[in-house]
Amino acid sequence: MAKLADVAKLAGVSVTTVSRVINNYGSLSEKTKTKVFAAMHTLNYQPNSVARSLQGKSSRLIGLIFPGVSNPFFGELVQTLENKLSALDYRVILCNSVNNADTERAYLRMLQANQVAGIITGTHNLTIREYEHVDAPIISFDRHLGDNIPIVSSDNYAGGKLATELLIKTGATCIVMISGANRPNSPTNLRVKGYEDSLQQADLPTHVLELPFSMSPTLKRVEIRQHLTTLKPDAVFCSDDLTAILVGDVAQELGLKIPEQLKLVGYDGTRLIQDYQPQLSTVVQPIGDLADLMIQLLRQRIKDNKVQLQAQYTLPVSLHTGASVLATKA
Amino acid sequence: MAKLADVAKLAGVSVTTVSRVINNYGSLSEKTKTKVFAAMHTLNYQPNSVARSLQGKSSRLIGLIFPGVSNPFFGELVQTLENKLSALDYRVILCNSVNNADTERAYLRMLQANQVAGIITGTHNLTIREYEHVDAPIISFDRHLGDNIPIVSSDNYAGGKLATELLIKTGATCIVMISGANRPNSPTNLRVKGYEDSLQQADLPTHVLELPFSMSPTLKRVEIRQHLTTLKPDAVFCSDDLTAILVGDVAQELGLKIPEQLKLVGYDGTRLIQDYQPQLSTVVQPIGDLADLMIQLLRQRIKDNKVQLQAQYTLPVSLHTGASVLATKA
DNA sequence: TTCAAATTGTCAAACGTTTATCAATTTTTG
DNA sequence: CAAAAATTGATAAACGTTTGACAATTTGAA
Repeated sequence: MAKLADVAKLAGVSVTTVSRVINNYGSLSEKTKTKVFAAMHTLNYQPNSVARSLQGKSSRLIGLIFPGVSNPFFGELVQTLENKLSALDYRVILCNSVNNADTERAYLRMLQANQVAGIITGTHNLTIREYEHVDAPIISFDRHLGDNIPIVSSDNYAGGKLATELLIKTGATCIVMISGANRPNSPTNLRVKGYEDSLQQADLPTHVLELPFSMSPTLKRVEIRQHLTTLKPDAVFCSDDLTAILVGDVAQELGLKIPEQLKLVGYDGTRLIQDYQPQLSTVVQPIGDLADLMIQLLRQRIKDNKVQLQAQYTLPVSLHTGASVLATKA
Repeated sequence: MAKLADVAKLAGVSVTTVSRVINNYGSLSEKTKTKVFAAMHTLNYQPNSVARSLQGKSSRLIGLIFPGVSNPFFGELVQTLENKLSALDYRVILCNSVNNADTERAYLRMLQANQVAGIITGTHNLTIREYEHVDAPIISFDRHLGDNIPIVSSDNYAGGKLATELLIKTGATCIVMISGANRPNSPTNLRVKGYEDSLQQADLPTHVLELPFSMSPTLKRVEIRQHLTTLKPDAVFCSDDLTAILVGDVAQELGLKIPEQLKLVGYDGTRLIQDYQPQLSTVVQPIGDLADLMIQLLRQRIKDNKVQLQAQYTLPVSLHTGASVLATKA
């Protein structure tokens, strides 16, 4: 790899001049600029960002800590973030916390050692107060990490109400909600709250089934089957689309017609689900807007770490209505 | 962030000694070691990897270039790679090439500027000969990039045969294959070859429908519907699972019973598909083994860039058989 | 032509770490 | 107790870049 000195030699100028061209400061004639650019081009020169970053310039590295990209929702969110960040000339260090606190701690240390310019995190571990001592700016997705760390999320409460009210409106009276495990900081708690409030308003009973995020799909099927057969609900609202797919499957195995005998609403509304399970009604999180906002806030903090930001930013959700709720023309 | 000198001062030793402890060379008494470790601990010291990497140590950064993690297959592959790499104390820079040659070029430059220790790439662009001039070791997934760049893939030809023979064995006689666009270097070409050879051996006609990777699912549905209605095949083999889901959907819309009237086999066999579409028969790529092998080869090259490796490594695929091919006990 | 402004160069320090060299000190061993 | 061995320290150079200070040169304008 060519270095600054090589470019200077080829262009017949000093390293200072080349640096002035690259960093665009001091006074420079057009002639030298073109000479230098030409030399950079023929040598295929690329400033060594390690050296720059050691010297004090921004590394332009952003750490992304999420449970894992194999989950469609996080996969789409991470991909969207990466696309937008890379368009802004940032690079992404990917960290799959797999919802393990130790892993997450190790990632935080590592990111600091690598001098990242900022961090966006969306893991759902609790009690990680280590975030308070990180000097890089942090933006959190959907989870409280500390008083000075802004939370960006979509409107989980409204999402819960939206889904539940849709089910009520279409005639359901026994509506089960399947949520992840009820953990202190989990964003799904608000979805449950929305569900409960809607049902209470309509004078209908609530039935919440908690299936931990980490539970295997096979076990989830067993649990779902049991609840469908014993409780015989006429609607199920799941706090994620994948679980909703399982419910749909089990219902079919039980010979329950959807939506006639069982209405179904999921949550997240990824592109994948909308494209490949369009019949599934679901609450759609605005992934693009969420990514834009997180990046915008992070850049503000990168520019000025002391800038005052809101504690919480909430973006609206929307509803995708498919045949899992309303019978279509056969 | 504490630096080496701070640790030295706190431990009451010289920076040389601290560095000797960290890098484990020279002779050291247990006593000083413990003193230094204690100081590192109380200061929460973490060596600045930017400085280390500038000095000449490995950055321990690995660049991952893939079309995008929102596709379940690549999502799972990337997540698996990241998990295994991070267990080996490597960090991952994520690059979503979105199958765009310019983007990919830019990523390559960027990765070099960041002094990555190695690169694993799995994009399907053609003619990127720039890979030849990269000094970091490269391992390619499923695609030819240059004479000295090993290709790791699963056995696409065997996969094509496996799927086709399964369909023949279960009585299909008019088997359509839906593949991605036929591009020079695409791994799916071998799957098509396996399909064609199997059918030729069985004296059955071949029907290949090419639907570009980038085509929207909605358009794909239209194409699929047209082919199902005009050709009236009794089986479809798709070169990826997502397309197979579309075929299943369209078949249901057309009132075709699966597998009685239409048998269906997909390709990739991600965890996601096996968990959430278990009825879909599919050719399973060994994602874990692929990741292990790629990492193992990359580490060999990192240790010794001149080490001779095979041009091609092929891992066996397996078959997941679900109800989309064989009717189960109702 | 002359002086000011603009341009370019030289030199050096800094970022945090590694590592070599050589010297100084401490510990061990016979 | 002396000599050998082990341990530790002081110093400096190096990685590639940025940037400030200041000097030297060129250019342009009056």
